[in-house]
Amino acid sequence: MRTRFAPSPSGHLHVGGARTALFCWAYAKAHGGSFILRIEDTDQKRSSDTATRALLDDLAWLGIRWDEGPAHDGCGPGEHGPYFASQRLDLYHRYIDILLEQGKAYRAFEGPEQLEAARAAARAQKRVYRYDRAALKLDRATIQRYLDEDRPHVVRFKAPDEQPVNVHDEVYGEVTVRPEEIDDFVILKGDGYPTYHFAVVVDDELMGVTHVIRGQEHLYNTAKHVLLQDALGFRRPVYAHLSLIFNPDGSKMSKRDKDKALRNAVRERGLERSPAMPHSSNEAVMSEEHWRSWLSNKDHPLELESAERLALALDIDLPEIDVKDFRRAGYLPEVMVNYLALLGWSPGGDIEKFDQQFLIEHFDLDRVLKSPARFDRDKLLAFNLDALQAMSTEQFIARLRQHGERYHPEYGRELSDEQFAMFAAANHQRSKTLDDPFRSGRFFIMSDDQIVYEQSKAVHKALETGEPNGYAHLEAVMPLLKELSEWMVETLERLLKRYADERADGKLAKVAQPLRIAVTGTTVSPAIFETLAILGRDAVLNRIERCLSNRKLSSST
RNA sequence: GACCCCAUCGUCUAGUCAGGUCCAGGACAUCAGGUUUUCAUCCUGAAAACAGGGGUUCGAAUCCCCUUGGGGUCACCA
Repeated sequence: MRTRFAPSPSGHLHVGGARTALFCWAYAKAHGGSFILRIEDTDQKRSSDTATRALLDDLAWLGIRWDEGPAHDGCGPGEHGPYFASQRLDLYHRYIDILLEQGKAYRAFEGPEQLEAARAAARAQKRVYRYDRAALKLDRATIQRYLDEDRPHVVRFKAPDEQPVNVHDEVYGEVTVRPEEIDDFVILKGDGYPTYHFAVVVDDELMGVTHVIRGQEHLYNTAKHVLLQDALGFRRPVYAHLSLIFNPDGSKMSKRDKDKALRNAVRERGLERSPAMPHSSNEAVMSEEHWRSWLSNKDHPLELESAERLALALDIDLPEIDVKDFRRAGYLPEVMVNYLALLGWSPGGDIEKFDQQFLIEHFDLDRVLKSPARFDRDKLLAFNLDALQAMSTEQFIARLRQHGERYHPEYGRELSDEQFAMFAAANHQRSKTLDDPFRSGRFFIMSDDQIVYEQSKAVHKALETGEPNGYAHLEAVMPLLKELSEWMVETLERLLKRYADERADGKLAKVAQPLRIAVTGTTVSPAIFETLAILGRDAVLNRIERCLSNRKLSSST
């Protein structure tokens, strides 16, 4: 039993691809088989090494480990390599030649523009476009002459035009494709690379793939693959197609969504040229040339890096669709796996929280749903919160440290190990993601004079109302804090609670809020005792003093 | 447009294949209370669906047909 995941390395792994990979992996593991990763880089224009590495990293992060495939992080390689389509060109050509010799395929010399024109004409006449087989009518001498002239050409498969193709799909059941719906599709491109259809059929055969599990967008292509298998005398693997994953608005979730969001923003604002980088000189996000070529061609999305810079400059949030986005946003890989598995599959009953082990014990194709599922960010977030809370504090500290090292290294520089551990622990029960503490805790790593006091109702209320008001409380606790013998959570708690009992009718909030504002600038932070303990006595006293002098400043103006 | 696929609370789904135990269960979101030093948590409770119409049957969320709605595919992309 062998399954494979065959992505094209055109960017980061997106959630749809991740789910496909997960199901392929789970199915193989559930049935004691092997899971193969094969990089289908047959599109030279869209593939890149960086993208491949990113893809491998994403998969590894999710804990989806392949038995065979590119060597990476302890996974792969295997006996059936190479696992990059681009390194298997001679293999494809061998089979192309066989088809050519047997008259099951033929060379065609039309250029892309010519074909596009023919398609447009068909569309205008509301006809269904099919390749007209003009090249098939070329006589031998002409073909030879074209070949001698080195004319660019493709190889097309001669699709039978009598028999319908029947395919059994494990999820969708019997699928019949009528012969007139399959024209003589291209199997070898002008650049000498095979198309996906051809590569996949050859590779699946040579790698002994027995079960093909992939996205529903391939359901119809299966007929082409079956035809190719028959022509080549190959086995026919078991097929299972997975329903699509939708955005919350019901549209198909696609890796193009980020590009779409950017194009929309640019159009809405009527931007003629590239905006400047934020907080920098007048340096533009993109060169004028780059900008124009991007806008002029919808089929060429911006590379991730430029896309992210542009999003920053436009101050818009790019939709999270790549595994990488969720990683950076602080979701746990095991939560992603759990949630992804629930999209289009369910173990039945009321079970919905489970780990990879459970998945490989229970996953099967007969519980895969046909209907598409929307990706529900809220539910994912809730799962993430639950998983975070279920961890021991030690685990949480370790995970947070890992995340911080990768995405917020400044915390590691500014906080001692001990401080970081306290910072993590203080945030444990109130964080929904591993990123939350870093985003809300900037004041922990700011120098005292960088604290900016927020101008808001809540701040005003805590500081300036009541009798005595917040400032007065600050002035009163300051000497107590100064004299506190040991600066730690327990002693701070005892001190402040006693203070509240004696001076604020037992209402801790009367002191806690002014203190919180004084040390953070805002009304939100982890529990006040922890916050003060992490900051340390010097910083706390400095900040209180600064807050008090700030009052004098604002009252005199 | 042609061909095909899908259809249970707002969302993910259980139940559908082997019709009765389902005036439909769980989770997320929502709403109302409560706990709390802020935020977030946490606790309790509520509201919320078988798309519509026809059959078949003693009986249908479950089987059949039609309508409606949603989606996919029609590349020298995968």
